Amino acid sequence: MNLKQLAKELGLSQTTVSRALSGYPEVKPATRLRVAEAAASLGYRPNVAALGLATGRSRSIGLIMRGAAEFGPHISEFLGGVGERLAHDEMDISLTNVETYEDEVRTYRRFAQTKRVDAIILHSPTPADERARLLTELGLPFVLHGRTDIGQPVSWLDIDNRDAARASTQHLLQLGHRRIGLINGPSGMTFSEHREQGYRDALIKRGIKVVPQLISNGRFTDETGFRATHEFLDRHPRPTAIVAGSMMSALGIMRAIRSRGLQLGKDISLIAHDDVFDYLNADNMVPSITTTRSSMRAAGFRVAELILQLLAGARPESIHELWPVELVVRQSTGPAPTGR
Amino acid sequence: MNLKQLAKELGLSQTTVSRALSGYPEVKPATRLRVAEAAASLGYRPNVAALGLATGRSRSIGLIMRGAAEFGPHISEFLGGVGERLAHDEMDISLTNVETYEDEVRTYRRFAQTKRVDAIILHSPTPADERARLLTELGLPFVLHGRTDIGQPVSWLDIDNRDAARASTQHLLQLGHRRIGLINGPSGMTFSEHREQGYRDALIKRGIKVVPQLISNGRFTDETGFRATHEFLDRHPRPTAIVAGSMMSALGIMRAIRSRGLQLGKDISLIAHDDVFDYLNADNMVPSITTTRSSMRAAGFRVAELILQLLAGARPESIHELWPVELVVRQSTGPAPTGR
DNA sequence: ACATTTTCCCAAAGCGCTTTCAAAATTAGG
DNA sequence: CCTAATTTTGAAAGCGCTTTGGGAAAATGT
Repeated sequence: MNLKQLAKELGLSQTTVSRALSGYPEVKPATRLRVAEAAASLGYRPNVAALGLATGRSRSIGLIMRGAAEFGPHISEFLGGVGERLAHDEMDISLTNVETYEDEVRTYRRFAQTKRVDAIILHSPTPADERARLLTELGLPFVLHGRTDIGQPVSWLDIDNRDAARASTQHLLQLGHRRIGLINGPSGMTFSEHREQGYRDALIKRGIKVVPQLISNGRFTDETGFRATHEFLDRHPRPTAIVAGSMMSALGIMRAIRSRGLQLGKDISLIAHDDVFDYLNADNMVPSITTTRSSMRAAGFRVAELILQLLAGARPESIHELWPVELVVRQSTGPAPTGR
Repeated sequence: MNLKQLAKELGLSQTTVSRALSGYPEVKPATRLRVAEAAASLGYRPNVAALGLATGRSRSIGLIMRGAAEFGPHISEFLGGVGERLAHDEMDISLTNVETYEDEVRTYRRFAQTKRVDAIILHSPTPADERARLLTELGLPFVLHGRTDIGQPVSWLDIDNRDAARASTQHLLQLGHRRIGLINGPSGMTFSEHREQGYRDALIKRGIKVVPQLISNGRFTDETGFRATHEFLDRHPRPTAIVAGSMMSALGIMRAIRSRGLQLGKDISLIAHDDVFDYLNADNMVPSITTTRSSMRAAGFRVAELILQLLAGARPESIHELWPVELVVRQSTGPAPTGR
C-alpha cells in the first residue's frame, strides 16, 4: 500500500492525501478525517526511503561505539534513555561499531555523505576532541554527552564531575580522612580529568598534598577496582578512604577490601559514583555504598530531547546543560580510623 | 556531491558511473578506475535514501528493546557482536525502545510498512512467542536469538541452555551435592525453561526429588541473586550448592554467602553461567567462579552473519544453530560438606 | 572490404514521497 | 445574482539513485 494506491482508493490526489496525513492546514477537516481513517484501516505508512529522499531527513540519530570496551553497562543505560525519548517521535537510533578512531571518522563521513542520519550523539570525549570539529565541518548536527575544551560552538550536556569528586573528597575529609585514594576512569577522558580536578581541589583547599600514587586510572570494571585497591593497600601508610568513579569499580574495590580482611565503612571508607543501574543498587549492597548519583538514563533521555530541539532549529551554541550531582551518604563511609 | 554532478564531472552518464561503482561487468576497467578515483577524491557516496528507494533496501537491521530492563549488560555485549559484523558491510543497527508488547508489535508493523529495516533480530523469546509468526506474516526476514516452540520455519541461533544446566548440575552431583538450588532467569523465557529442564533432568536421572522451593526465577541482577540465596539459606536443611544463570546473579549470590559467614567453594558451591563480560571476569573473582561459558558477543556476531545470509537469499528454515556450552571448573565448586 | 558480434555507454523510466504553482470549488460581499 | 476573495484540491516537477532497452563503437570473422 503506497500513497498512489491510497489516493486512488479515496478518489483524491496524492497531494491531498499527503497533506491530510502530514497535518497541513489547507485541507478540509472532513477530508482529513476520511483520509486518516482510510490510512489507518489500510495500514498505510509512508515509505521511509521515499520520505527521506523528498525531505532530506532520515528520521534517525547516529551513535558510534568505538571498540568492544565501550559497549558496557554505562552506554547501554544511556542508550535506553535516548531510545525512550526518540520512540515518542518514531525516530530510531542508528548504532554503529568501529574499531579505531580512524574508522570512527570514516563512519561520520559516511553518515554525512550518504545522509544516513539527521544528527549524531557524540560521547566519551577527550579534552582536545577533534570529532566535534569534524562534525561541524561535515555539517552534521550533534550533541555531545560530556565536554571538550576546544573553543567551538558545541552543544553539550554533562554532569558536574568536578563537583561530584570534590564533594566526595570533602565529605571524606570532614570525616577525618587524610589519605584518600582516587580510582578514576580511563585517563585522557574529559570526565576523568574533571574528577581528578575535583579531587585535587578538595585536597589542596585543605592543605593536603596530592600523592600521585594514590591516583589510579582505568576502565570502569570490577577488575580495575580490585587491582587498584590492592595497590593502594600495599602502601604504608595505606589510604583510609577511596573515591571511585563507578559502581563497577566499586564491586572490585569491595572485593579487595574484604580479601584483606578489612571492614568497609570502618577500616576504610568508599564513595563511588553511581550512574544508576537498576541491576546494581548501592542501597542493597552490604554495607550500602555512599555515592554521588546521577542517572545515565535520564541523561540519555535529555540528550535525545536536545537533539530534537537542534533539528527543530535551536541554535547549537544555546545548548549547554551542566547537571549537578547529588551526594547520598550511606554506610560505606565512616570516620577515619584513629591511630594506626 | 551527487551522482549527477559526479557524472558530469567525468563526462559520463549517470548510468555508467553507477554501474562502475556498483561493480557491474559491462564497464571498461579503465573507466571503472577513473570513476572510482574521482568518487574517492570528490568524496562521493550514494545517498542512502535514494538508494533505498531505488533498490528497496535500507541497509539496516532492526532490533527492539522492550522495557528498561532489557538494556542490560547481556544485550549490550550481544549488540557489540552484531555491530562488529554489520560494520563490515556498512550496514547499521536500527535500535528502538518500546514499553509494552503492544508497542513492540506496533513497531514491527511500522518497520514493515515504512520499510525502515531489511531484517529484524528477534531476541528474548518465550516458548509460545507470537512475534515470530507476526514477522513472517509481515514479510520481515528475521533471525531469532533463542528458540520458541511454535511450529514454524524460524531461523534461529541459540546456546544449549538445557545442556549447560544439566552439565552444571551433574558436576555438582558428582561432587556429592544433593540439595542444589537453581537461581534462574525470568520465568516464561525460553532460556529459563531450558535451564530448568536441564537442572531437572540431571536431578531426576540421579533419582533426586526436585524441590520447587529451591528454584528461583528473576532477572539477572545482583539483587535477585542476593535475595534468592538468602531465601535458600534460610531453609533447613539448606542447599549446599547453587546453579546460577548469570554472572550478575552470581555477584549477589556471593554477597549473600559471605554475609552468612559461609565460605564459597567449601560450605557452599556455585556454578554460574558466564556470558563473557570483559569487565566481570570469573577468573578474577575470589574465589574464582566455576562457570558454563558462552560468549554473548560471538553469538551477536554470528546472528548478524546469519541475517546477511538470509538477505542474500538463504532459506530461513535452513538456519538453525545450537551452540554447545563449555563447563569451566574453578574454585567456587568443591566437594559437598560432609555431615551437617 | 563488409557483415556480425561483442563491448561499452546512454537516455529515460521508475522507486514513493513532498511541494510548488495553478486551477477548481466554495464562500463572502455588494 | 454576479464578482471577488478564500478554501480546497490537483498536475507535475523534483529528491538521487538503479535499471531497462537500446544504440554507437570497437572487435571479430570471412
